Amino acid sequence: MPELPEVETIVEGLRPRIVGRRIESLELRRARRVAIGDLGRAQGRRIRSLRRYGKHILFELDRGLLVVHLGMTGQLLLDGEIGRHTHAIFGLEGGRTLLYNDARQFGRLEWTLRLPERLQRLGPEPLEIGREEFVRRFRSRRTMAKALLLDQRFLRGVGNIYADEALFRAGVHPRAKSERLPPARAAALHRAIVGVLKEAIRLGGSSISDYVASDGSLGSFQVEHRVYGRAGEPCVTCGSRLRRILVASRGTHFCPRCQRTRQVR
DNA sequence: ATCTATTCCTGGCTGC
DNA sequence: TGCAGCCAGGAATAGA
Repeated sequence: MPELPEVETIVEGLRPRIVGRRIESLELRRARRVAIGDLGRAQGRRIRSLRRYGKHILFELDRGLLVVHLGMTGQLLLDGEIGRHTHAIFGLEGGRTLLYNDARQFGRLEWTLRLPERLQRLGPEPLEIGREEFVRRFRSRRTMAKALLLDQRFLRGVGNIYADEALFRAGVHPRAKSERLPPARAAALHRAIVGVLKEAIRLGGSSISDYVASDGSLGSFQVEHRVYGRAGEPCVTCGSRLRRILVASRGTHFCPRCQRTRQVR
């Protein structure tokens, strides 16, 4: 599941290879669910720049914007092989091909004139927000810590893996009430988020499920996961049996001993 | 404002 | 080996 580090890896890999080129052709196959609106208007446009916006990828064109969200299993592959889950084929100037693959079709491709309203409403970038502002915003909400980290209007880019990993590293219980978390602990959470995201970016993201970079290569941060996907295994810090619970209807992995900051209502 | 359940979809897993 | 049944999960949405 591509989150901020995976999307960052894709964008950085793609940028030097596609910026400046024109989208000469666009072929959609079984893309009914994945393609939103008039995606065909991206055809003929030149890619001016490429950037990440939370978990979204923004292709800034000479007219309009191509917005890509990879959902759970979306892939953007440069010069990859067309397969049964290929939904869009962008033929680029110079002969390169950019494919959009998506097995579960939770991803979306959209052409818009400007940044959609719903994207403008998303929260700040986790790597840009300052610690004090993070603490203030976190403690001004009244919800569970995990739910807040997953809320893209609070922060854009953190998903299930990095939320669990950051909460573990900060010693915060996923069900801790945001408004009751002591400021020092909220600051530790901010530090943990920044640390875990940066480390994951350095390792090219986490390759579980279908994630690959734009050249098909795998990330390696999955070997650094301390709680995500490790329910039943011993905690790397204290040896306790890691647990998996549901928080905000999301599978949530944590150490019941190391993450005890849960606040009583 | 916050919370839960539901929907989309298919590969991968379990159990027989 | 095959097959039915179940499940995860990002984000939008409905309803409480």
